[in-house]
Amino acid sequence: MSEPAKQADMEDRTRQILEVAIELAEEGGFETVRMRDVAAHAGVALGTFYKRFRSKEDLLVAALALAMEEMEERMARRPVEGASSFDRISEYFTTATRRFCAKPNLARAALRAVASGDQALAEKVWQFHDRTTRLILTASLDKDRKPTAAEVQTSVVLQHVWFASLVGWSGGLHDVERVIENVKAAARLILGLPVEQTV
Amino acid sequence: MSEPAKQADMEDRTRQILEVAIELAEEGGFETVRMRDVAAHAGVALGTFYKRFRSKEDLLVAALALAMEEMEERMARRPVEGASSFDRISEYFTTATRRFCAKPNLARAALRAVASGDQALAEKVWQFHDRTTRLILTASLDKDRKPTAAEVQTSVVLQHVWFASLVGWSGGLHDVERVIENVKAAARLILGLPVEQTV
DNA sequence: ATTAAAACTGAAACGTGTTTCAATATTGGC
DNA sequence: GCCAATATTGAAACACGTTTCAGTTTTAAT
Repeated sequence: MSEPAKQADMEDRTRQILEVAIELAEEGGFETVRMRDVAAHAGVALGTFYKRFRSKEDLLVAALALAMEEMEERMARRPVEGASSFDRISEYFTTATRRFCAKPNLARAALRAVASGDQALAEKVWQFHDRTTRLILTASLDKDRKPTAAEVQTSVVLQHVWFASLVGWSGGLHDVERVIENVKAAARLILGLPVEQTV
Repeated sequence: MSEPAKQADMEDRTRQILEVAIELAEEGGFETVRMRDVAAHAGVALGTFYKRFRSKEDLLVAALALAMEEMEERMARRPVEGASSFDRISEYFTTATRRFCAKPNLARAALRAVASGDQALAEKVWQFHDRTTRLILTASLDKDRKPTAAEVQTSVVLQHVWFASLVGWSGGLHDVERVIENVKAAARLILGLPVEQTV
């Protein structure tokens, strides 16, 4: 006889699976998140697992969505507070990057999932993109006013630079600080600030 | 070690493998490039195949390097010839994007390989990054002069936007024309040109 | 021509993502 | 409380990337 688990609410179960996946991903990255292990640790059969998540990538994108929520909460609690737009953008990306990369194995696994190009994930990846754009916009505008087209485009560009740099970091092309520097350099160029030399 | 760097100095067998891989990738993308099939069609045993390429990602990054060479040759033959820096950048990215995405399955497969985050590919991915930066710089400068730090940084930003947008295209987030528009919008922002509305 | 080293082959094996399915619970309506 | 619909389980199976290896062929120096 197994555990009672009467309150096996679907949400609870899904969250439990997700937590196990995150734990395994933090431990050893993408390959360490073995579906059999995730299911076993979460106490469900493989078939049940695959009813919640369509694939390994789907699972890791869900983990990313969770991290996104934490970032949104943090930003709501402690908004960035630089004097200039550049300062706020800088602070936002510094925080976001350091936090994201603080769990490197999980971060790499999630990046691999979003970058997989799996069309079945399009909707979720787009949501991630959209929410990130909103966070960047909120950080860069001092008041809660409607952003101009240029400001929206700037946010999108910075997000693209951020993403591409993170992929580079993930692949061992450079370190975390360089990710931050790349985004800051992009912001300086767009905002017309003096260029800093980079190595 | 004789890594397959260029088609010219690539041993027949390695080139044959690569051609088969490209053919299969064009046909059905990443999943259709089955290692057993590649080896069989190329007329080699699996073990021999794995002596040339460390992994499926390695194989597809080699395919990308080949595409890069073709682009370099084309740019040497027919350099972009717009009047302004923006025009030349526009033309370069329009050409590069259309050509790259003309074989969508191959393109997606190659993107997935570069974005996999496989540390064993760092050197080759970095070379790809470097050569792309050079192509963009060559296109954006009218004369063959030494680029300023701002120009180099601009090239890198545009490349990042291009890459991230291509990943988005690969994942079904938007179409090819949007990739081009994203890069052009970034270029306008950096060069201080009037912003165009985007959908 | 001989022969040692290197490369190649064919086939099997392993790990892991994903699917399938019959048997067994669980649930919600009556 | 009963029953049909639905969900879950456990286990096996399948596909494919990757590794391994004993036997065979090719290569190159003498």
